[in-house]
Amino acid sequence: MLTDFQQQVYNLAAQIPRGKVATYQGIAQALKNPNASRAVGNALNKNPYAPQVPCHRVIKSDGRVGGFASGTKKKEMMLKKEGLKINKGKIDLKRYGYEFRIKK
DNA sequence: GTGTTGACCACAG
DNA sequence: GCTGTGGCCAACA
Repeated sequence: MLTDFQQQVYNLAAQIPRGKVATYQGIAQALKNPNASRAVGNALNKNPYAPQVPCHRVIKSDGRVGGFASGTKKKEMMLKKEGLKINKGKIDLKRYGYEFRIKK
């Protein structure tokens, strides 16, 4: 059984289109908790929806991948395969930064 | 209910 | 550029 908060996180993460990336903060904002970036990461870390939820498309606000259960290196590689371009371990949020639908 | 941990963020030095 | 500190939130023991 999962909590609502986590469900929201997974739901939003699953909406990230291929070739784009979202930040923990962005998800937190979508959840109306702009400072809950930590909680968002916590939720994705458990990630029971592993293959469904592209947690590798969720990164830190710095553009870094942040963390990954299988290793950040793998995450970067996956993103590269998705068509993204990583610059020295960083991702161009200006290009691939996906914005969630804040407000309805 | 309290304390610790965590895939974070921002600021100060 | 890096480290330290404070803050935020949620999950877990």
